[in-house]
Amino acid sequence: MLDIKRIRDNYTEIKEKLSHRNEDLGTFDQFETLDQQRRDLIAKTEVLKAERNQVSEQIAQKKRNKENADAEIAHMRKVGDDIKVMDTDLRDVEDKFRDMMMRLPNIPHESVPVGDTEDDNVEVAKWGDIPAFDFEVKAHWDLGTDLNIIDFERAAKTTGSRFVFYRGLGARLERALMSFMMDLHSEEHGYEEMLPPVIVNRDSLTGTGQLPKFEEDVFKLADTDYFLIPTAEVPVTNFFRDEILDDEILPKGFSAYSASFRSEAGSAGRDTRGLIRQHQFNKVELVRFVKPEDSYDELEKLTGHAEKVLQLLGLPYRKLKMCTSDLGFTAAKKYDLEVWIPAQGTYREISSCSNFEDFQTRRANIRFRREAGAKPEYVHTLNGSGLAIGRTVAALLENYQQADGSVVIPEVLRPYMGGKEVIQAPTK
RNA sequence: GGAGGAAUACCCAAGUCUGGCUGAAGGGAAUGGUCUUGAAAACCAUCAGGCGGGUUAAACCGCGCGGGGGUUCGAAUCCCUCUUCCUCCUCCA
Repeated sequence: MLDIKRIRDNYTEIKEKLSHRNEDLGTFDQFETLDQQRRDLIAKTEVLKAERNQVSEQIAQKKRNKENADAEIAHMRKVGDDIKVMDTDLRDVEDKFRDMMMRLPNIPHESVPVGDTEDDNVEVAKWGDIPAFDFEVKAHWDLGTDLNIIDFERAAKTTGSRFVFYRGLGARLERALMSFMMDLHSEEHGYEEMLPPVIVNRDSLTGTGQLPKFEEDVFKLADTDYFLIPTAEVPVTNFFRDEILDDEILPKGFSAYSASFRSEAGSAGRDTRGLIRQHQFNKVELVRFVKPEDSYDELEKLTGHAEKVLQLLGLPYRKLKMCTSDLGFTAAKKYDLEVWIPAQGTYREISSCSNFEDFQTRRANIRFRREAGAKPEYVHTLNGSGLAIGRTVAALLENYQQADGSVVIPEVLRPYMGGKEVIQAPTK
């Protein structure tokens, strides 16, 4: 959520900034009207409430003295009714106002390039050499199927499309990647390891910004107010919801491994084959809680942590600074890391690293105090994938494939793979 | 799933039956001070924080006794509902 006072003071400027985003601004035009109505009603009801408090005190006094207070009581009955009516009006206005505010996207940071399409994203770095193959490369779904380590067909049978079984060394590879990434982040990058619930409530999804606007993107459990998490960002960021943190714990980083679930509404027909777009996938997510003045340095740091995973795995990638229209709803600034996918001859997103500034913490009410007695301030939050594991498997299989259809295991993963160096096609 | 019990400020805890100087007793912790060579102990003092309205800033006002509704002139106190925790039974990885 945005700072109401800031909008009040800079309405035109903020409206202009938001207009560069690829987002519907809803009823933002009504901001000034609703804001004014709201404040008027608050002022009016509070005058009456002050009177009620005062006169109730007098009534109490009279009652204690066994005096008659019928006149006051009659008068207060009227005041009470008026308050009730105004409170109802106020509630309506506040609901409207709040809903409007909750549907407004974050304001892009000044360093974010203005743009209308993904072509306006700026490549800021490129790492690794694109592998040259002297044979025809296979797509990861063919590699995985032929190696008997990935099974889409049976997953379609047991569940449906966009689900997958990993088996044998495929399952082992997924687990190895998870351990490798988690170890790297906790041992080298200073994150505290976390294993969160994969089901959250409505407040949590509202806190991180998925709700109220994007309810169709998440899976909801029937007859409950529970949702499957689309990313571990949701439970981990909400870990500190409604808390005032001690400034000594900042910056604080959590790395969380979890399954993520996405309905992929609106993506029908896209990436229908393979591991790129699944309803369920595993991901290591990095979440950081930092002081406002540090958050842009922290974004570089966080992105570096994700990049480190790709580098150690020897996967070629590029780093994009996302333009205003490609920021997503919640980010003020975002980098995407895209990994090379040989069979597609292109880079595909494997990590997204964002600075939300105080956008999420205003919603989730997460603050900190600089010192005892100081006014609480909103913390800044950041997060990034470090990395999406399914897409990492896809990239590994394709980039490390050999002419005979086998796949070499990157050295850093071998300790996690029982020393194995190659995934071979089954002999039988 | 069944039957009970509980939720009060940083912590513990009175008040709830019998609604009204309780904007919340009393402890503890914390902070400041006296004393002491220093510390401890003792003693004194301070100790809702927060949110919202308002203001140049204040003053001032409103809301807060788990959350949300309701009854009432008035609710920590009565009613409804939700959440969480505890005990017992049942079930279970």
